[in-house]
Formats: sequence, structure tokens, C-alpha cells
Amino acid sequence: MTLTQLSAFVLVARLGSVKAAAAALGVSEPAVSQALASLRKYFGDSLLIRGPNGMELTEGGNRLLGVAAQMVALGAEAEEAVRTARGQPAQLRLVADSTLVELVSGPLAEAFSRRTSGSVEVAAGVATTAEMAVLVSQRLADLAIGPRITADPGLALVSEPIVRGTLVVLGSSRSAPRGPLTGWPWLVDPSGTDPHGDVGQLLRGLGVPEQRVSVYPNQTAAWEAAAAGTGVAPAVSHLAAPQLRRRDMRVVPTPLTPRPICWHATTLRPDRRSPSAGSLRRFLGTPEGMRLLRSPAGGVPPSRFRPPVYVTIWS
Amino acid sequence: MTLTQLSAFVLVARLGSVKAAAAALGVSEPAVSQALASLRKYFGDSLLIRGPNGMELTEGGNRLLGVAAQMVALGAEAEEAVRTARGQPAQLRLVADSTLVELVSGPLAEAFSRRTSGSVEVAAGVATTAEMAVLVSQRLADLAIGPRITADPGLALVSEPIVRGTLVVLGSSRSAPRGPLTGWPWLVDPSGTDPHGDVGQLLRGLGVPEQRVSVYPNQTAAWEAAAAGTGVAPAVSHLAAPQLRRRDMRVVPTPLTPRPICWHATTLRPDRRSPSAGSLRRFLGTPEGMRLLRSPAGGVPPSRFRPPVYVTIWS
DNA sequence: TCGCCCGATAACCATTCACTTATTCCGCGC
DNA sequence: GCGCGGAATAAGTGAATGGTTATCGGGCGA
Repeated sequence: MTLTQLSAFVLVARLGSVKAAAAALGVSEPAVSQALASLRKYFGDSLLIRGPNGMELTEGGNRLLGVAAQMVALGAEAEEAVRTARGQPAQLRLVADSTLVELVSGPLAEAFSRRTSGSVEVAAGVATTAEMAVLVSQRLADLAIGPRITADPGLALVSEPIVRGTLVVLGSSRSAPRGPLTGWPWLVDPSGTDPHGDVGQLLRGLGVPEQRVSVYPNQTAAWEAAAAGTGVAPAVSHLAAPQLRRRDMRVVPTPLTPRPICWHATTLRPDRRSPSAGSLRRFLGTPEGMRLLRSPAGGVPPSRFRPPVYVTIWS
Repeated sequence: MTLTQLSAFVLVARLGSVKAAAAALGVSEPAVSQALASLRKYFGDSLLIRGPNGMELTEGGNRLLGVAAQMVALGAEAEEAVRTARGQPAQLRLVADSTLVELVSGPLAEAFSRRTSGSVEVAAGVATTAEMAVLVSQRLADLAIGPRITADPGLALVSEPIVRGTLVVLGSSRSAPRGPLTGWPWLVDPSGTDPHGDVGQLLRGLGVPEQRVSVYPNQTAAWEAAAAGTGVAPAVSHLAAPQLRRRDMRVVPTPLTPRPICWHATTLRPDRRSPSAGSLRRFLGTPEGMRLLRSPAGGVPPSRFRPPVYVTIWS
């Protein structure tokens, strides 16, 4: 399996013809045919078969196409990325649960970039608690914000507390939920499905059954539904401050909440991390960093905050 | 640039040592060193240089690492993907603007999968209008929903109307915006920044300056802020039906709204598209498909709807 | 200053890759 | 049955890759 073979395959799949692909690549037609043959042998699948309207993808070929197209694109991107790195700002990657990415990562990234006068750019992405350890240790991310991570010491990670908060359960200020809390509708965002996240642990601790949990596409939507009386929604209180201030929602006590929580910043050990990653880590400890971590962006977004889009195409 | 070279590079970057990487790969140390040398020559960058704590990434190397790690991971994924394709459900990829993905793609995907009794899986992703044409024509997506696409006929696309709607501007039901509309705060979701999207065209048509536009991370958040009186938010009326029914917001007339719009489904020409893509296309024309396209999921999410996560790690 | 550790280089070899030209196979319209 | 267009295979070639062992070089601690 080679990148050139893959790009030949991709081109044939898109053009529906070996001959056309050969012409597009500027090589002879057997060259392309042979590249296909290698891939077929390697994968043990026909990938493309002759049909009445040209070459058609098998289901295996269809799956490969998505992956292969990305690999080819990344191959081109690689040269570009390295080449343009001269004198360009360093790039840091931050991961957190979906709530934090939704509500605080934008202003945080922007503020840090400004503080370094543009010499560092920060992108943010969503990850589960379990993924954070491997992402950081694999250097696929520079810093993770979430629960304390106690990982294999071989991973060379450090996980330090940065901000405290209070986990509460919120319900509509107009109607109170009735009956036992295991029967309430629980409204969470995707991070609520992370079994190692604070919300996931809360739900398990309270014995809330899966069927009672509705997963909303984002935290704002879950809170809005809770304010409308659809159910109750867990929240870290300072992130829901605007909603609480507006009296849309009120705190519903449960046996386990209010409950203190603490976010940790997880990075590689200082001797293994990059200087800019260390700099971001220290920034989180400053008053400005802590303030940003506690104030949600959804309420009053700073000027033109463009949310990070880290979609490649698919995985 | 070869996948084996890249994986050697990735391993050295992660382990901080050529020797360790060689041991991990089970090859001699010069083999790894040489792979590095090839990449250095190819990219014209040191990528990794000796530091007091092992091999450290240059900025170019840092950029390459993100890309290379993905390529290596995808390479492993490729075999897996093709191998497990035997008898597995076909996979379709749907793209739409961020609003549609947020509010309707989940139930749509679920319903279609159910209708085909699980033999087809649908994933949804975000794209701008401009990207849709190339994604579909490149077979990186099977179907796009959005404005009509008039592309180069060489792309072999068809773009057909599926659902009509009304584009309106919503404001808080408690306070009316004051002054000229070009001075109002306009609250949009990421799709509002798409210059070829319906909302983008509206904003341009009304002459709203960029500084007056706040981009919220999702449509629900933008509408919530509008309901709170922060500004006005464009919306396709049937997607905001729950908010309108609850009287959180009311329609604010403008010179260009209410305004009819029409979503189109864009696919490859019938003779070039896969059978399952054609099937999804037809499903969108059925009463059930049209109903799903008009009813937002955010309001009452179906049981346990897990929103699609199409993030790989980064792009 | 002397070793020592670790990475880079050199020299070499088998294998695979990426092509080429020539030929064969296969479905299809006539 | 015959040709024809297009894909697959055969055979061959230069270049690269991926690996080896042996050697060189540079920082750093004793």
C-alpha cells in the first residue's frame, strides 16, 4: 500500500475509468491498472469492478475511498504544512470535553494568542476523558482540560488542578420535577455520555438509567430544553451563570449535588513538552486564564469569535 | 515520503529517541535514522533535532507530526475498513450546513437507517456551500443538502429541490430592536458565515456590516441569545418552530424577510452514484423524509440520539 | 581530557515500486 | 462469429526503499 497507489485508486474511483485516470496522471494505462492490482492483492478485495457505467466501487472499495482520499490529501498537506512553518506562529492543540470546547475554548484560545502577540495559535477539539491521556501522550494534543488523569506513568503525563467549580443539577424555574430522580428526564450534551466525565459519574452515582438520559447536540440546547421544562440538566454552575442570573433555571438539589469538582490541566512532563505548551499551561494558572475558564462564551461572545472547526472530512 | 518513513518519524517524535523508536519497531537504529534522513531531505527541514531531553520537534516537525500521525493511523484503519466491509452495512455520508447538521441530520440518519432495516448507515458532516460541490463530486460525500448548486457540468452533479421554507429574522418577544437594522447585533451560527448560504446572502443583501455579526458556536445558542434580547437571529421558520411556539421569540420583519427559500439535494448524476445514495435521495422526497427535514431535533430529541461526531483529530 | 552514549553516515544488498511496451482477456454491439 | 474498446496481465528496467553492519561525530558527565 503506497500513497501513489492510493492516489491512483482514488482517481479511478472518481473518474470511473482507468484510462481517464491514467490520462489525468500522465502515465500509461497499465501503470494505473497495476497500482490497482497491488491494492487489490493487499486488501484482498476487488475494490473496483467493471460495470455498465464504468468502474464501480465495491462496499470495501467505498470504505477505502474515504480513507484513501484523506491520506492522499494529507500527503499533499504535509509538504505544505512543513514548508510554511518557517517563521509562522507555533500551533498548539487543546482538547477538552464538549462543554468546555463549546463554552470556553474560543475566548481562551483567542486570549492566549493575543497574549503571545500572535506567535502561538491554539486550536481546540473535543475528546473523552479516556482519549485525553492518549492524545496528549501521543503528542496529538498539547494540553487537555478535564478531570484528573491518572495514567500509566510510562505515558509521562502530569495532571494538575487549575480551576474549582460546583456541579449542580438545573431545572426549569417554573416547574419542579416530580417523582424519584431516576425517573426524571436528564438532558445532557455529548460530554454527558463520557463515563469518566464529571456528569457521567454523577448520573451513574445517582443511578439514573440510560433510558432517562437524552443527549442533546450541545450544552446550550440541553439547558434551553431544561429551562423549557423538558427535564433537568447537570451543569457546572459558573458556566450556567447567565441562565441562572436570568432566572430561566434554578438549582435542583440531589443527594450528590451540589458537589465540588476540579478541572485539571494534563500535559506531557515539563521536560517532554514544547515551550509553547508550557507557556499555555502557565497561562491557565494566571488570573486571566482562570477567569476565562469560568466565564462561558455562549452568553456574550466576544466580537467575532469564530468557533474552531476541526473537521477533516470524516474519520 | 513513505508511510513507513512517516511512522518512524512519528515514533521518534513521541518517544523522543531514535534508539527507542528502533527498538519499538524491532529494527536497527540506523534504519530509523535513515528514514528520518529521507524525510528531512524530502521536506527540507530538520524536523527533529537533538536536545538535552532527547529529540525535539522543530516547528515544521510539529506540523508534520499532526499530519503524519493521522496518515499512519489512517493507513492502519484502511485495512480494517476494507476487511470488515464484508456483509456490513453500506455507509453514506451526508453534508449540510451547520444548522441542518445540528437540528435535523441525526433523526434523518436514524430514520433512513431504520427504513433500510440497518443495511445502510448515514453519517453527517458540516460543509460550506462552496465545499459541497467538490465533496460530492470527489465522492467524499454522497449527498449534500443546501442551496441549489450550479457547478461546472464536468462535475456530473445534479441538484434538485426537496423542501421549501421561509427565512425570517427573529428577535426577543420582550424587546424590539432599535435603530437601523445595520446597527442591530446579528447573531448567527457558523453557517451564517458561509457567503453562499441563505443567511450569508441575507446579511449581505441587507448590508449588515461584519462587525455587527456575532458567530455563536451553534444555532441553539444563537437563538437563545436572541430570545434573551442580545440581538436578532436569522432562522428558517420551521426549524425555530419550538421557540416561536413558546413565544420566546417573534418574527422581526426586514426589507428582505420573510423570504422563501428552497433546500436542494445535490448528488452525483444517477448513473454515477451508488445505489444506496440514490435510495437516500429518494427517501428525502418521501413524506417522512420531508417531515424530518422540517422538524428540529433540538426541541424533542428522540430517545437517545447520539449526535454525529465527525472529528478525526484535526485537519 | 577522556570515555560514553546516541545519533548520523557510509557502504552494501535484496526487495519493491513505478514505469514502460507488448499482449491477452472480456463484455458488447453488429 | 467478428471486431472493438477498455481493463488486466506479462516481462523488463531504473530508481527508491528498507534493511543490514561498520564507522564517524558531538555533547556531556566523571
